[in-house]
Amino acid sequence: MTLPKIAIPSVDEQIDVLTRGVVDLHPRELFRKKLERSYATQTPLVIKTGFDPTAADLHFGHTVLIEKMAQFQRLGHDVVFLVGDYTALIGDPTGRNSARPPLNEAQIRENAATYTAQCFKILDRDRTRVEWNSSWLGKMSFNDVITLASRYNLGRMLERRDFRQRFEQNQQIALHEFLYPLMQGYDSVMLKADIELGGHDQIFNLYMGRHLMEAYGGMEPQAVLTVGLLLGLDGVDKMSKSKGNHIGITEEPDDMFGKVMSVSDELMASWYPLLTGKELDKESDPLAAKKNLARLLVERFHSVAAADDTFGWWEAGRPPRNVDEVRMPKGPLFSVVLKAGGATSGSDARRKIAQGGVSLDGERWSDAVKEVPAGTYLLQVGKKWAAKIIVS
RNA sequence: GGAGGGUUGCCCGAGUGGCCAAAGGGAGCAGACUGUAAAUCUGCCGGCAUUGCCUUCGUUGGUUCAAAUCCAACACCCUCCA
Repeated sequence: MTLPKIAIPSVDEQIDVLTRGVVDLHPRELFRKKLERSYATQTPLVIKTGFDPTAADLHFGHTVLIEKMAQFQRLGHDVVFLVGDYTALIGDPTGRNSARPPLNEAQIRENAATYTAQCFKILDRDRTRVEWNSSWLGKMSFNDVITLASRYNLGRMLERRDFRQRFEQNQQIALHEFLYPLMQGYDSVMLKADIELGGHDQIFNLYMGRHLMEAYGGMEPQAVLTVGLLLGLDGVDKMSKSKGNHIGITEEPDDMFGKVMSVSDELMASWYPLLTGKELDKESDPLAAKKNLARLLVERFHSVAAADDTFGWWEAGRPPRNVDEVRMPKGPLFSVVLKAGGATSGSDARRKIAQGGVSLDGERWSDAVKEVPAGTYLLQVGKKWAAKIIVS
């Protein structure tokens, strides 16, 4: 595959961008050396990032890494989106205290398809090389596997924290789980990766790539670069779908904007550099910075027009959108609210009325059984919901 | 194969015969406040109903004036032993 050429800018310029939001960068000198060589010869570096095709829906937490890939891409490098379809047959044991259930091939295909599709909201599709590691791992013979396994030893394998803990606690470690890091490392050999990107929790696997590249015929090892983990909406745990503290990149603009705005100033400050690649000016007004961030994210995952629209809606005090028109016969207020769709049941409608959440044409009504006379009204329930009702 | 523990409202979880539509927490909803859908505070949080009624505690059946609570069978989950 030949990529459209982009002029590779100077090393200092690149390092300035590429080291933002980075947790580990090892070895620094090698990283620099690779960039220098690349600049001098105007040859793109091979940037490897592996993805387990397990999660089908991407959220902001995933995008930190993908954004880093995009930065490399914009600087003219050869970004490889490596689908770990073969490694997924084992399941990454990272951070686990038990073996993962393997995925079947159909699931893997499907997940990978939605995954890559969503990635191209950030990455440039034409400049991204998608590779599947089954294309080499699936062809290895038992001999090849023995050779691969001989390049590492048990003692070092057990240096990995999760393996060591499970070993010390007499928990089962299936032998094939040891193959996972080896396979992932071997991917680097096959891709001749210059730099591998990953989440900080992947550090062991990334180093394995370095080790194997040297062990297989003395290649120059890759440099490894990891990005920070994005905290979830709760500000406590890592963002994850299972914790329900995530913002999905396919969420509607209003929701996306609103969720970002709901985050505490402190959390926003930690998100800012990870999501924008820019430092947050300590002096700046946190509200303005947050609006700016929210807007930028809507723009990134939707469009400038959507961002403008949502921003306008927010600034106008979030008036209800899509006000439906509903016709109905006369009746007591609670039944009008129910028929209009402003409550889930009669009891719910009564509750909302009793609590002062219901108004007609801006006037609060508090008697649930009072009959609504014929006419046309704007019915509001709470702050976010409204309907135009025609009572006859 | 053997022994034991569990199944409660959207989720977690208390409740071992009447005072239980069922404690408490979370989520959610309404209101107040606020730069914010954050934080905080107040109220609500099964359904029907203009004072009252009806259905809920894994499933089915039984005991009782009365059961989420006792008994039986069944289903699913978990732990320990082998």
